[in-house]
Amino acid sequence: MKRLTLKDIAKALNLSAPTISKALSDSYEINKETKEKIIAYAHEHNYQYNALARSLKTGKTNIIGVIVSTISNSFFSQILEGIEESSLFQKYNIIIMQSRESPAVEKKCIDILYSKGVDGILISPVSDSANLSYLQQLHNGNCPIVIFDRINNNLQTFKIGIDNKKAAQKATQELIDRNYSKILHITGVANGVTNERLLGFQEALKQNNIAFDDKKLLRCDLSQIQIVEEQILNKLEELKNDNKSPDAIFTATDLLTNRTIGLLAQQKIKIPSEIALIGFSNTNYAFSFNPPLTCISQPATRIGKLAFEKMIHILEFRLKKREIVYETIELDAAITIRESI
Amino acid sequence: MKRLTLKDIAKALNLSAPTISKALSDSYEINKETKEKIIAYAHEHNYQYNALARSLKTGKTNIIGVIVSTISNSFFSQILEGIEESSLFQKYNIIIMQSRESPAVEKKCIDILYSKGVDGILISPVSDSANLSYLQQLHNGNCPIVIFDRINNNLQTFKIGIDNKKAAQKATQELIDRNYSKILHITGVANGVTNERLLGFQEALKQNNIAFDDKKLLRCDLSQIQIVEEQILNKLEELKNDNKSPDAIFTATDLLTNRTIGLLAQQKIKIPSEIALIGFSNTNYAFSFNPPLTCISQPATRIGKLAFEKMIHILEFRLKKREIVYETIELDAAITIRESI
DNA sequence: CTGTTAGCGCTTTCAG
DNA sequence: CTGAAAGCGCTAACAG
Repeated sequence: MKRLTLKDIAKALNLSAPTISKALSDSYEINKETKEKIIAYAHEHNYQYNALARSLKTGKTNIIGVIVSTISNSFFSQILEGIEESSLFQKYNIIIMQSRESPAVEKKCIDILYSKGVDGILISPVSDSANLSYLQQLHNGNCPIVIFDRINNNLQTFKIGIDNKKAAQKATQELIDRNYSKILHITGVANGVTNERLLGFQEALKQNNIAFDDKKLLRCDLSQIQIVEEQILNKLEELKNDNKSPDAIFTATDLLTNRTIGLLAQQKIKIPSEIALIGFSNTNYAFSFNPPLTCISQPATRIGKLAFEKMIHILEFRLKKREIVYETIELDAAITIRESI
Repeated sequence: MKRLTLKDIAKALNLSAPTISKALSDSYEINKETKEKIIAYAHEHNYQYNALARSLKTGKTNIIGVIVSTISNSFFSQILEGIEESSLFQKYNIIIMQSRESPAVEKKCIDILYSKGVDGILISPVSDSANLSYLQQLHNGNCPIVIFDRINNNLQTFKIGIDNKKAAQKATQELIDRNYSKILHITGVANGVTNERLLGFQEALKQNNIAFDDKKLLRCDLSQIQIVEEQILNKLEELKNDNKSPDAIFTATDLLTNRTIGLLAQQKIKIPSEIALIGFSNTNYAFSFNPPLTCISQPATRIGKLAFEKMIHILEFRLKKREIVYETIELDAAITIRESI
């Protein structure tokens, strides 16, 4: 069972390859009957065009590359779901790659995607990425880039994410409104997104005349999941010994939120009576937590869809040589109030 | 910034395209100095080979297509993670597609992947897939197939999944050992995987001389998530009215398990004192549930890795024209005992 | 309406 | 050791 080509069909029907090609793309140039005959034959023999050859000729692959740090992170997998859905709709396909928070791996991903001839790349860049200027270069060339999630950089293109500072401020204010004031903020080591969230946290404190105490800030090394819990427990211990135990915790990422809730349960610390908890979380299961978790969730699927749409926008406008006005879109994250605060 | 080609490099260095090609693939045919000069030039100008052209010529894309029903399902996203990791290691890339439980969409995915010239396809087929014979045909031709997760079919190739019957039997036995006997089994509408689990459930009952009561079986339509909860609540209500309330629930899928635990909490039904719960679950957060969830989890990442390795095995053996002995690998699922039973 | 020609960028002979 | 020629399968341009 060798692969069927246009030439094969042409030979079988005593026609030429271009005629087959035109017929299958429903060109007006081809006689109706011939067309029908060709389509029938192609269908019957389950002809699948060779996308490689077509792309080589047309210079267009209809593939968009997507780079995230980790596929199995629920936030990203929801974004991917959104991208995939939009891409299907637009007759595009996506190649997904993982940068694993490493600039070197990220560079490799970009190169591979470029060599595959993707029409564009959607990327949530590694925090202190050395690749930003490279991305800008590609974007200015023939491979447009759209940034999502980690939009805190000065790339000149579309950027889709959420207003992290605002979201964090809202979460903190929610705690303060409920009379919590001794708030521990647990976050990751510096990167654009968590930095914004920290700023929002601090801003809310300031607005309410609560002094920021940097003992009440824990930065976990998220790349080492196995010791995150240790770090959290140590911090709680330390604060207790200093007589500075928090009455609430605000966690800045999915993983930290979900780990913390498990940890507090394990330590028999009652939520919210002993310590309240609010945090960023994009699992579908926050309502199944112990107790049901009050959390800030990002419109992940929508971020993915929007990012994809903006890519299509760029591709279309470049084709028509129309001017493109880039914008940074910061969506609002929603707070879902449940029982943990 | 046009894309750099071999011809461009050849012109710049006063050589021919084939020479550049050979030098970059480190051919012994090329003089050491020439080679170094070429590599230096390519590197400096950030040459990326055109994978399209190469693949068209060599008939190999080094891309493996992967089809799952839903990317954002944590079980699948973990499998994808495993596949992606292995593929990176083997210099392969993957194109991920979603079949969304629809045979028609699945067919489309297969066709697209085939037209992209993927070297093989890894697939968790839609349950009552009409595409199985098509897959077999591709496999027998030039596009090998490896099945994962839903291995309950008679395709002649490698199949990687878990022993679902055994896992379900183990879970049920665990309940029975703890003196639960009025067990409600919540599962999806018939498909290979959940059918196996149902058989395991029934087998365990039989082994312990507990009669199977089909009132204690609920089949939910998983495609309509919004009404799953309703169905579960109705069933509980119905059993209660019949004076047949269960003392334990065994849920057959991730989604059902996680929804059920949230639901019971919401109904203030205490776990495990009023109703115990055990179920299949592959979230990373089962320990954060209310209460920490006793569950059966599948070695998802490993399934992904194994599936990929078997694909590589097929590709290598076909190349060397060596005989391939197919096997079906059924891994064991692990029970993690926590506090919900 | 249909066919001929050419070329996308690469690699694989094979010749020199 | 290097280069010339050919061809992967497709489509765009043009000829008839």
